[in-house]
Amino acid sequence: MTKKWTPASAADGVEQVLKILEGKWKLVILFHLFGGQVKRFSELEKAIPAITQKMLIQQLRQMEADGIVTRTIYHQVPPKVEYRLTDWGQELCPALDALLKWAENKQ
Amino acid sequence: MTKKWTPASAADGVEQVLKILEGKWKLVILFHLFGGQVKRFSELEKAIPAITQKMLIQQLRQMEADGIVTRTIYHQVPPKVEYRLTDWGQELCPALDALLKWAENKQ
DNA sequence: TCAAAAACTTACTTCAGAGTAAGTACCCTA
DNA sequence: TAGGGTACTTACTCTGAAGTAAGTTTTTGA
Repeated sequence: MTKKWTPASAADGVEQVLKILEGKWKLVILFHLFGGQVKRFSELEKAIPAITQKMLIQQLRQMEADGIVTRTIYHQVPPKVEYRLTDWGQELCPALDALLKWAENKQ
Repeated sequence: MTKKWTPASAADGVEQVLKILEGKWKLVILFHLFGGQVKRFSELEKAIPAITQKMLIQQLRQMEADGIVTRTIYHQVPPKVEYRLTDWGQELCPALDALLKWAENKQ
């Protein structure tokens, strides 16, 4: 059974999703982790040269709180922390693809 | 043929789409126009009580510039202006649906 | 002649998200 | 005992999107 949407409630639902994607750097991070990739903090830093440490952490923490990213800490010296997508996070891929396809279709 | 995406270029592509959706009121407006609906400025005002005239115009103008909304002026007094989605704008519906479905799937 | 209706404009203020730059904790090794 | 590597924190400033509130244009009808 499909939900009944009003313009307001549908807009609200999509807005919740956009909030998850909306940080300045979340999409780049996301696309670096798609396909089951696992990356250290420092690897993401190198992969996204323009990002600052503050921003990288901030975005990762929000993505973790939103349930699309997982954080794994290894208690070593120097420390090691790995980031990967949750299953749910991975499933964003086809949805974002739909947006890309739409954009390509501009008449 | 499918494009070759790097993390950066794919993120960039999606970002372009998000910019089209990202204004504070664009999604609500969009969902009020989906399905071929045609609305006057004043009808949108009434349908979205919290919006101000300034914001409504601003968002509509941006959506027009982005090519998802069409503006039709009737030279009457008092004036009449109608807004509707372009074909391309209509096609956003399934893509946004994919996002809604994804959101419902949260484990 | 003056109000009324619709669709805007304009000037000003507010605030959250982003950037800058520096500092912290931990332990190992030379 | 000093420096190096990794993963963060913190304090501050800056900017642009959004909100507020009032004004503008046009012609018709009382």
